[in-house]
Amino acid sequence: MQPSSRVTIRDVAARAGVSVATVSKVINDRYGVSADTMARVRAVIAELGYEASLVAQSLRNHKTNVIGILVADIEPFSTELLKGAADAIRDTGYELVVYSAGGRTGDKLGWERRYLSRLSGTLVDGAVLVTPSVLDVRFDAPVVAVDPHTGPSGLPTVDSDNLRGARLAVEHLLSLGHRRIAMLTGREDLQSARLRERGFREAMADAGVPVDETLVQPGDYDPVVSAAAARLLLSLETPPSAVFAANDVSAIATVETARSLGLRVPEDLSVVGFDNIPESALNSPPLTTVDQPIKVMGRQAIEMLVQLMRGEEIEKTHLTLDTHLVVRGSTCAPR
Amino acid sequence: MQPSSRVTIRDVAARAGVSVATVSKVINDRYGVSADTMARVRAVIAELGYEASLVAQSLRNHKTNVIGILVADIEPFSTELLKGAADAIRDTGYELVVYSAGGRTGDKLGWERRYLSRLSGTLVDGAVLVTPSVLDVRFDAPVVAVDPHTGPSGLPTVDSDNLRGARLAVEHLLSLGHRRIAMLTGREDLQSARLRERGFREAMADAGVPVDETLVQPGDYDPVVSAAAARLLLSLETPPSAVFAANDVSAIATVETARSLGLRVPEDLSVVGFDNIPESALNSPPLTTVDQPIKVMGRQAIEMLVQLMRGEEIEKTHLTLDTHLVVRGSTCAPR
DNA sequence: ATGAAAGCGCTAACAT
DNA sequence: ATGTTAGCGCTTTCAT
Repeated sequence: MQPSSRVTIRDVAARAGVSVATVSKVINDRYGVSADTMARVRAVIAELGYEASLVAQSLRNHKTNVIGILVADIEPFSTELLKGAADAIRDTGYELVVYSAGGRTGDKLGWERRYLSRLSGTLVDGAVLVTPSVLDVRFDAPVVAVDPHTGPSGLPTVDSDNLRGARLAVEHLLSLGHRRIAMLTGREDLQSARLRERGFREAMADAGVPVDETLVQPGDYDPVVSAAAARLLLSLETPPSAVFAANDVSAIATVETARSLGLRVPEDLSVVGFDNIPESALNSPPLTTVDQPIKVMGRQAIEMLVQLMRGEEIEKTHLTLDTHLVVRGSTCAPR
Repeated sequence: MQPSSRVTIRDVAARAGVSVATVSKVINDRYGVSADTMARVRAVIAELGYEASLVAQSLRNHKTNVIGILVADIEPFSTELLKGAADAIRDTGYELVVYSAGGRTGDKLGWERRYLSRLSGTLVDGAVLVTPSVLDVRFDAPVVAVDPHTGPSGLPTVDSDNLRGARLAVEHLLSLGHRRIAMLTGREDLQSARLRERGFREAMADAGVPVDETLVQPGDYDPVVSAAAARLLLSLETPPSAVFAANDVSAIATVETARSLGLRVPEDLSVVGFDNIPESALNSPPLTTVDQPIKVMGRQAIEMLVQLMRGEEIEKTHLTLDTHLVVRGSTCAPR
């Protein structure tokens, strides 16, 4: 056998002196193969190290026994989610494949539509979409969204209480005495980002503190964009005394930027994040942030999806998990 | 169009009143299509939301532009590695898919051979194998191994200095005054596990401290196996005063077990781990551990793989990165 | 410029 | 019990 070329079912058939159909039957434990032939074919399979091509099988079968998770990028939030999803998938018998859009900004919008279409009907029997950027997905297999796009999508969804979380964060800042509070917003197309901004505005309004619009800057859930916005904010004539960042990645970027500008955190600038990714606790100073139970979200999304894939009815098609404030070292009263 | 069925190239062809061949040419920017037809076909593609099936394409093309990362399971080590790999992949133009064997113990051995065979020649153009359990992989595309199987495999490899790291860990324990030091070993089939155990033995020998073999127990890099082993160790008549766990997951399980037995860490039991996953620093007490640059390993593995895929020669086929001790709160002098 | 047809690796009717 | 054949969705000669 050529080491450089794939072993196909035909190689096995030829070597065993049978037809490909027979080999296929052996592989799939179908009836109609003599014990003798079966043994011979199995021996050849072992000898050649043959494995059926997943691609060919799924093209033919429209059924693969694998669940796909589509993430915009591999970063702390999505990897935490993956851990939870992996836990849930372990006992289901499904296999797991993760597709990453690779964070490429070019096709930031609609990446999951492209992916889904490309995999649809083949390769995965169902999918979890993490922070999808479109609402209408045509897909013939079950799909569950995590932290979905803004606007009403028919998709079953798992998210967390973003509005309340954001309020908690801002109220914390207000209660410390901050008044000049900036916000780094998130990915505009995501519901979570909208709600976090709304929570910010509501908390400010409730406290009777007007929002200075120059202090609301785009962070895009992205470290680079956030660092730029933070730099802008901190170079203002009257800079903010506190920043609420729409996620931890943005918050960490903000802390770094403040540092590079010679500011101390939290003495000169308080920073609150959102997500409670592991990196937030490891930051120095440890980040005050809003916890959302990311792993649980991953687990729930898979459980929902599996129910759907099994054709079961699901009671709740929209699960919203609780958020809560975790006070650590990146916030204190303004000087 | 039926919402429940995939849009294929034939649907597009029919709707546009052309042949599938023409549609294919449009998709792939081939010559021989009039501007007029091209426009019409494109319009239909947009209207129908058509995307070529990845599966059909790769079956046909034997070329997919995607890199596969095969991991035994989605857990802290592999997700850190993924973060590094994702960084490296971003500017290469390749897409990334991660396959997880799902930690199923049934096919623990040889899972990557199966996966690789199933994907081989199709679906991925190259792959990174993380902690593979077999050495001989027949694959017609480039493959790079991270933290490989024991024994000489021809595969290009990325790992870290496990021997030195283990020695550092044990020397730390010895220098604190510990003599009755236990070890929880790792996944027997992995080189890293062997080297970590060897480092343990060498450090003990150098210090003239004999190894009590009842104190060397299997941890398998697994929390459940490790917890059981720790329980056994700590129920001994003369239990160890310190444990060197072959990885952080084992170390954390050990700390939990000690706790549940009413022991304090580090006062009653010192514990050292290996890997320096984020979870180790978040543990209480924060874990003293050996750092290996996991993200860098992921990045390097991808860089190596991409060179291979481009047909470039690579200078070093075996990269070993440095390890070093990180002293935190889970170790102190014995009472 | 366009289309008919073969074939990638596999499975499921349908012969024999 | 075994083999022949069609076809999954796509690309690519090769005709026309």
